[in-house]
Amino acid sequence: MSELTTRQQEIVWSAISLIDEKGIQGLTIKNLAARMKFTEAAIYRHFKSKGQILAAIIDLFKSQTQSILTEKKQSTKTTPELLEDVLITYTKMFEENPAIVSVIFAEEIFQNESALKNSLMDIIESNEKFFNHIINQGQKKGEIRNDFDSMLAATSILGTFRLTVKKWKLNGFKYSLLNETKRLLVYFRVIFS
Amino acid sequence: MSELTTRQQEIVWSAISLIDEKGIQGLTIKNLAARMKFTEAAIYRHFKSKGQILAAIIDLFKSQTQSILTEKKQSTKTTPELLEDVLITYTKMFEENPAIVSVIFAEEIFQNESALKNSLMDIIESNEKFFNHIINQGQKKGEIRNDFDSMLAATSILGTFRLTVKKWKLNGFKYSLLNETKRLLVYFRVIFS
Amino acid sequence: MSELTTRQQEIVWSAISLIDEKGIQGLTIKNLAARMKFTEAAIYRHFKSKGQILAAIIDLFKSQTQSILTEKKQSTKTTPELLEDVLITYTKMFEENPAIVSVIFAEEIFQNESALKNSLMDIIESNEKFFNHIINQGQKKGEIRNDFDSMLAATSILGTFRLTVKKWKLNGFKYSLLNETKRLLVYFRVIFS
Amino acid sequence: MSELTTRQQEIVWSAISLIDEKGIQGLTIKNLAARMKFTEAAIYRHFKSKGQILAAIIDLFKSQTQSILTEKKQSTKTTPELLEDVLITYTKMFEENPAIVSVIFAEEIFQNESALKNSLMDIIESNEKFFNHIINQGQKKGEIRNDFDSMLAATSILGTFRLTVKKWKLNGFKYSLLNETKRLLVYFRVIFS
DNA sequence: GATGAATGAGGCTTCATTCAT
DNA sequence: AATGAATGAAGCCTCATTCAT
Repeated sequence: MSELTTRQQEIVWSAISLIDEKGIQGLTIKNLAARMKFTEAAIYRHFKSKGQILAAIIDLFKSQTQSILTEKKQSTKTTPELLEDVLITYTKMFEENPAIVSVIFAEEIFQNESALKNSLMDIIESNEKFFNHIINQGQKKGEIRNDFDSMLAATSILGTFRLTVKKWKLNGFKYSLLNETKRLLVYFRVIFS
Repeated sequence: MSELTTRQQEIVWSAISLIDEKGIQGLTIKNLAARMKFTEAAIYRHFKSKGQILAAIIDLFKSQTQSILTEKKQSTKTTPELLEDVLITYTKMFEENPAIVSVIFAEEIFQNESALKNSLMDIIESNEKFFNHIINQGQKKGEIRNDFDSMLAATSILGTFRLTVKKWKLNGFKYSLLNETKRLLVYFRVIFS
Repeated sequence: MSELTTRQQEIVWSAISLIDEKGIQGLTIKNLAARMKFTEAAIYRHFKSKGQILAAIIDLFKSQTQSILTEKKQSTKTTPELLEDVLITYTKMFEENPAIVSVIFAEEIFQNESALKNSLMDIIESNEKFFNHIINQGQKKGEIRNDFDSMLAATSILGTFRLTVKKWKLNGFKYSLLNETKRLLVYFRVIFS
Repeated sequence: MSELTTRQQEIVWSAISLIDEKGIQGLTIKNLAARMKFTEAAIYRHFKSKGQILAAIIDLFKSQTQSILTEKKQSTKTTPELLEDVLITYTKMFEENPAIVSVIFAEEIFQNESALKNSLMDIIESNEKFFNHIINQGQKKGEIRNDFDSMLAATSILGTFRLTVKKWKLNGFKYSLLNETKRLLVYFRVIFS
């Protein structure tokens, strides 16, 4: 939550790209220092420990998610438009910075540190709640069918989107994620109406 | 692919539970030996390297998946029943052995070793193809609506199931996964008809 | 000194070729067992310890040297002919079994075990004494010049021959050692007359 | 080739003395760290790997040899004097630092690492070429007899010197190497004139 | 004679971290 | 802010050897 210095931000992003490239096992202070082009000891000027770097990574994602959701919540769009809006926003974020994907959808990476695992769970929950909320609203407004549980639909949207993004990553970002997301949105529009 | 000795199987399952408990970083030869109650060196009588243990883990899941899918493929049930059958089978497998979940849905863990990552991708693909196949059949038989792409539906089923299972795990297996899966199946039955 | 069984001889020769190929560090029980196509434990049926295998290697060379020298000592040839005879005999031995070279001229290999180091020194000394003897005889008989110390000449012959053989080995046995030895003999014949 | 820091030099010399005392098998990171009175891990601040320590050892000898030969090459002495000068220089070097002997004449030690073995071969060759050169010059100037191949004489000088030094070492440096070298020089002076 | 399983010591190397400068 | 040197723990793995079968 606390503000990061420029240097700290650089370190956090280096850490993210390191995880992206080499997995969590590749995130070592040595690798990090090499990428930052300074000494291992210097890292400790900026973060008290490796754990705090991990925490900063999660924090970054948490606040990014929060700010996106907070903004969208105030929208006056119809349910399908709003769903579209959110998923496209995430999609663009991932396309701009694919390294994020390797961390944000990989709860297993943080198995060790339960505080971090909880934070990632919070992110999942925030998204689910948001989707639940808009689908529920849509059902009330009659914009989408109301013969199913909105919470299950929320899980379905998030789960499907996650797998779509993960496949994109596992395939080496070869194709456009935006296209996939759009196809997905068409699918949900059909399914939900 | 090769058959495992009893000892090798014990080691593989110890490794899985270790990953489950402490994450991939907790899977060390030292931890593994301690859990097996013998020496680190003894591990190497049974596996040539740590990498081969990881490979054996993946292999296990791959062949389990394959044998489930092969069996179900010969079923003569209706599409919704078949879908139900498969997901329930997986659910029971996870409930019997929750540790599996920590590995089978965690592609990031194997970022390093691309052969293993590919194997996990194969598992995803096998499942997707299977779901695609049965939905497609269902659409042809008129058992489920056919105004959407069956492949997207397959991704949706798998993605939703994965997230459901992962949430179950992140919540410490507190509640019954079987119940969740059943609710999910009801949801899909509604959605698809 | 003790007689070796057939199996023991096989092991000794495998050990020699292992040292030849990979250096003393390559002589491990595991490697040895692999080469013999049986188990590590099986080695211990035939030798009580690795040290005894090394001892057997040295013993082999020692007795080979001794038997060659003993035989030649009874010769009635002239000094130059006798010198020629001995060096050619060694040369043929090395050409038939180049692996020997890697061990017999490499005292450093046995730095650890001083008993073995002493044995190798004995081999050097036996040869030197033999050469000293025949040169001395030759000088007395007037077959070779007598204005130098025969012991120094002996060291010179042995040292020059050793380096010649070692160069042959370091060059990968590419050329004929026999030719080199013959050129050497011509050189000594000129020098000594 | 690159310059060594003071610490690196200390480590290199510790390594040489370790090989001298216990053979190549005694050169372990643990032993080296103990001798340096610091941690094993600390070694890795100064050398990236054990291999680089070995390489530094060879490099040291290579450049020492080169600088000796380069200096002597510019001498205007007569052939016998020059030969004497070089061998005495080497002798003093060995007497000052007997540990060198255990490494510089022990090509077998580096059987594994062919780059290092080649470097040692280069040292042999440099010396041989140098001896060949001065003998050849001597023969042209009429300072030494010219009825033999100068290259064979070079091998003979080097081989004899090597064996003399090695015997000195095998005998535990009990006697004066300088005396032996001087006797050798007398021998060669007689032989070559 | 030979195997399979195991051990304890030790191999090289990397880890996160600290501290004096 | 940053470096260089160091540490102790731990990483993976191989060593020679033993023992029950």
